This record gives sequence, C-alpha cells and structure tokens, in this order.
Amino acid sequence: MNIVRVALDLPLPRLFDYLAPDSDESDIGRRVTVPFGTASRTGVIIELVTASEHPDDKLKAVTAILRDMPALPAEWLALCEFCARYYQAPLGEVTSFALPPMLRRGKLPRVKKVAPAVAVPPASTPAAVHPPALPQLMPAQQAAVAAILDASGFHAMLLHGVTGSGKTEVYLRAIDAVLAKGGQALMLVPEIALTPQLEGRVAARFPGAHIVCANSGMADAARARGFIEALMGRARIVLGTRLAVFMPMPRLQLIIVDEEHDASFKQQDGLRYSARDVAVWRAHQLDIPIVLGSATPSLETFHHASTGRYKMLELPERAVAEAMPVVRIIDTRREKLQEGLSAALLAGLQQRLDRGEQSLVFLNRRGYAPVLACPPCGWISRCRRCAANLVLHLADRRLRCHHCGFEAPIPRACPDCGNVDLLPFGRGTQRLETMLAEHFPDARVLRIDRDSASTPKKWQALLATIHAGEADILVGTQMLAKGHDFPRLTLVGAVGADAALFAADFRAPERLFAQLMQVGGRSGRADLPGEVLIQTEYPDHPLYQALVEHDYVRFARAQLDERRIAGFPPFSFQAMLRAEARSMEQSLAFLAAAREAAAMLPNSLADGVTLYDPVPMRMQRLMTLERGQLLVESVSRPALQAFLAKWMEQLYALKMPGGLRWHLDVDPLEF
DNA sequence: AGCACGCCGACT
DNA sequence: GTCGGCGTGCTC
Repeated sequence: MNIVRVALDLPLPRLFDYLAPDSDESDIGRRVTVPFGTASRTGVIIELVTASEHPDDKLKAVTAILRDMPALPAEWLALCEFCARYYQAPLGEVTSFALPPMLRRGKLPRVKKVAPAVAVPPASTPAAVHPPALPQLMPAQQAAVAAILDASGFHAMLLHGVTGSGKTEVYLRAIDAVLAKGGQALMLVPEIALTPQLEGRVAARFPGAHIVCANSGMADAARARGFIEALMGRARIVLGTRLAVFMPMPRLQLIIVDEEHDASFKQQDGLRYSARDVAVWRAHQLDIPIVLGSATPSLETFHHASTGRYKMLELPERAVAEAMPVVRIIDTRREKLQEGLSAALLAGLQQRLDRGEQSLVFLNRRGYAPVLACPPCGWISRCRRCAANLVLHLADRRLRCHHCGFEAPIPRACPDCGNVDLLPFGRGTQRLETMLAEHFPDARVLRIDRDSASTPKKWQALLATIHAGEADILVGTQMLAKGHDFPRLTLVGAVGADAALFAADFRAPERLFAQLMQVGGRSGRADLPGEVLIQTEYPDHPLYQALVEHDYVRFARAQLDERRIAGFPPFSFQAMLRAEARSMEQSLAFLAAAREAAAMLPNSLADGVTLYDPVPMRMQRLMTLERGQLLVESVSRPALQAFLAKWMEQLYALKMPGGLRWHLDVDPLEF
C-alpha cells in the first residue's frame, strides 16, 4: 500500500498520511493537494511509507500529486526539517513559509517567454559585454579573498570591516570564483530597500550570469519564477532578504550574509527564525563556506570568531578614502541646549553650510514629539489599545500610536480638564526639522524617516534630492544609516542617543554602537574628511569612548565580559514563551501553567534548564491584548533543545481559555 | 488554523 | 418557535 506523509500548513506538530496508489520515491518533495476535513489543501510530500500509524479505514486518498515542477530536493527538505526542529514549529508551517505564496497555493507562474539567442550572446561577438575593469584590491582584501577561495568544505568566516573597507568587492570576487566553477551563490542582505541597488552592482559585474532576487516585496509570479529558476539551477546568483535563505539551490557553493548583525535577519512573527543562523546551518549541511560580513558584528558571531569556531577576516582600513571620520563627544551636561542641539553641533552645521557640504542629524525618533501633555491636570496622550503614548505628528496634525497604527486628530483642548494649552514633550525628527529650518533660514532641510519615505517611490525621490545636492541638512532616523553613500556629506550629529544606554534590554548597547558606527560611516567618503558629533550626558561612557577610537573590538570584548558575568548570550541560550489574552491574569496564568507542566517532566530533561517567573512584557498591552512572557535559559543548547521539544508536547496538550494565543521564540532578540 | 457540532439568548 | 453566540474537538 502506497502512503504519502504530507506536511500541511497547520499549527499541529505532525504529518498527515494519505493513500497515493500511483506514487513513488520521485514524489518525495513534490507538492500535493489533499482533502482535509471538509476542505482541500496543498502540502508537501515528506515521506513515502507502506503502512500508517493512523487507522487504515480513516485514510483518504490524495487529490493530485503536482508533478508540474521539479521535486524539492532532499537538501531543501532537510533544511525545513531542521528549522521545524530547532524553532519548535510544525514542519508544514516551515515548508509553507519557505515556498513562495503562489507555489504554496498549488499554482504555477505562467512560463515567461525565453529568447535564448538574445539572453546569452556568444562570447565572440562584439556585442559580448567586456568584463568591467576590476578595482585594485587592498592587501587585507586580497587576504580575505584568498581565505574564502581556499576554504574547501564548511568554513564559517567573519569578514569584519568598517564602512568603505571594501567588503562588497570581496563578496564579488568570491562569487566570481563560484561562478567559474559552475556553482550557485546565495547572498542575503537585511533590507528590501537595499536589494535593487545591490542587484544593479552585481548585475553589472556579472553580465552573463542569471541573477534572481527574493524578497517579500516582489509580485507573486516573479517570486515563484525566481524560486523555480533557482531550483532548476538556472539562476546562478540569488540575492535577497531573510526569506531567501530557503531558496532551493542544487549547486549552492557559497553563502554570504551581509550586515550579519542586523536584527531584521530574525523574523519577529510567525516562524521566528534567524536567517543568519539558518544560513550557517545550511552551509554546514552542504559542506560549503559561508561569509558573514559586518563592521559591527553581532556579539554572537564575534564570540565565535574570537574562539576560533569561525575564521576572522579583518579589513582594517577604508579602501576608498584615506581617513575614518573624526568622532567627537559633545558633553551636554553643563550646556543649555537650543531645542536639543548643542552650540558645537550648530556651529558644525553652520560651517558645512558655508562650505556647501551636507550634514546629517541623526535622531532615532519619528514624529514631532513623543507625547502631548496637559501640564495642569496631568493628562497625556495615550493609546487606548496599547501601553504606549500617542506620538504627536504636527506635519499632518494627528496623534499616532507607533505600535498599533491608531490615529486621532490633535484635540483642541485637554479631554480631561478642557485646558487649551497642551504641550508637546520631548523631540522627534519633525520637531528637529522645524527647528533647523528656523535656525538656518537659508538651508534646505530634508527629513527622512518612515513618514516622509513611506513608499519606495517617495524614498527614491528623497535619495535623488540628496544626491543632486539639493539638500543641505538631512534629519533622519536609522533609515538613513544603511547602505547609502552621500558623497557631499561631511558631518553627522547624533542626538538623543543616551536613551539606549540604560535600556532594560541587554542588547541595547550593542545595537546603539552598531547604529552610531553605521550612521557615522555615512560621513566623509571620497576626498572630503568626515566628522561625527555625538551629544551625550555621559561623555565618559565606554561605549562612546570606543566610538571615538573606532575600536569595535574593545567595545565587543567589554560587552562580552559583561555578558559572561551576567550569564547572557552567547554564554547561555534562551527561548521565550509569550502569551497574549484579553487580560494579563489569563496570560500570566497560562505561562504559570506552562511552567508547572515543565516541573512534571523527568529531572533529566529539566536539568540545567532555568525557567524564570512569568512577567508582563515590556510593551504590556498591544492592540488591546495583554501580553506576558516566560524566559527559559540554559548554558547548553542541546539541553535547551531537548527540553523545549518535550515541553512543546505538553503545551499543545494544555487546555487554552478562549482568546488566548501563545508562541515560542527560540533565540529571542526582543525582551 | 478552519470548520463542524452543540447547547443557551433575543428576533422575524 | 428559529438565527446565532462562541466553547470544544477534530482534521490523515
């Protein structure tokens, strides 16, 4: 009796067996439509068996095995199985997520008309594109390229180099070598916004190579087509955001993760995977090299490189310009600031204006002011659905919740006491923009944040304005920090950075350092030296001192020492169980029950695993749901994994009050 | 997650 | 007397 075991997209940790008389081994990895309850669904065939654990008379037959495209290879299924196991997710949820939506639904994209004669011109014709002249490599780049090319089999390498040190050129050389061997290369980048730009550069470098992009912003058919081309080995280079780590690539020989420290590699909902970590596992499984690149590596990766588990490749110098920007700390403790800006920063801005150069003021807070308040009665603008304040947006005269999207017009008077003199407290990018425009009446001030660059089109328009030199002072959030070169930009001022210094999250300093380093790296390319001014009330803080010295390594070592003493990652491994319900009592009660269930497990499993008290989340209410969390920790990853697997079985069996939802987040980044 | 079945409130 | 609330139970 031929039976197929099918992974279906359900929150159930098991496969479903179906009769499939005409199936054979070649159908493993094929999509299949099956009757399910009263409905019909599409899944993926994981196994072929001759007997089922399920009662035979209850087995239904498959509707159709979809043999319209090549089966997904065993390597791809193994990758999904690993994710399911590691992140404690049902296999069907993983396979479903890893497939483009169109293929997931059992459909196929219409075949694109191919014109092979035009697509690949013969090398001898004059039309053949001459390979572009390759830039000269710095010695450190040469060494890095050599190390990557020498690597045979699995090698994880950290390419550590500041902005402008030429990491991309190293990637391109490594990709070149893979293409020459007939292999495929996979490159992951953090943001959708960066893919088109990078695609242009890669395409220009490899004119003959078939390049495919993969990100969530793509049209359904294009994404499905790219997936199939990768699967058939026709796509030689796959470039994409985190979801591209699941692209099937039968001849994959190299993985690159650029900006590996970037938090967007970790998905924060649904399947909570880390594309960087999954990529490392995939490289190991395929026995191929993987390059993790960053100017400010995650402490996890840096730790691995320090202990020799990963190989460290250093690019100590800028390849394009001579000097790193000068970083200066502005002590604001004694100074009366003008709308939050110090005299030194204002003078710096004036100087750049006089010279016709660009400046950037970095403030990682959108809106005009983070809250509107009524001083006499104490009313403040709060979101009704979240435990958060409504942010004042003067640009369109609204109050807005940055967590749930709720908005309301600005009240004319205090809703509680009728007072008409409501005051904005604190400062956001809009307020800075207004202030700068008043202070420098002749300057062209441009604000770049999620509000002003809400669509790709607006974002492109803003970039064009900047590049055309039609802006003197840029005011922006972290949006500006990533990947874009502004040739005339010579001054970066960072405002309001201190808030992150003492945040409850133990990763906050790591993120702040990376952010400031990255935004500082925007200044002083080409022949113009750059300057970075950081306003702070803690001028002696080691984080800022390390920035002055451009000393990531010192900062990282100090952070790692603190983490070691506190027993935080990478010296321990964590998982977070979160619950949300109508009331906090319900959420915490569920978490408490989950903890009690864990206590029922045999000692051998709970040994070395610590479960902390259930507590409300930092953002305790979101969209009217009250949220709690329970942290699980162990110094041993295998011990944590073994525990989680058994624990999840118990949790699936727990009875849930209506309206309660929960999830497990393995290696959480958010606390 | 859907989608059924299943017993208790206000409507044509 | 029925339409419909969401509790709980199942899906190969």
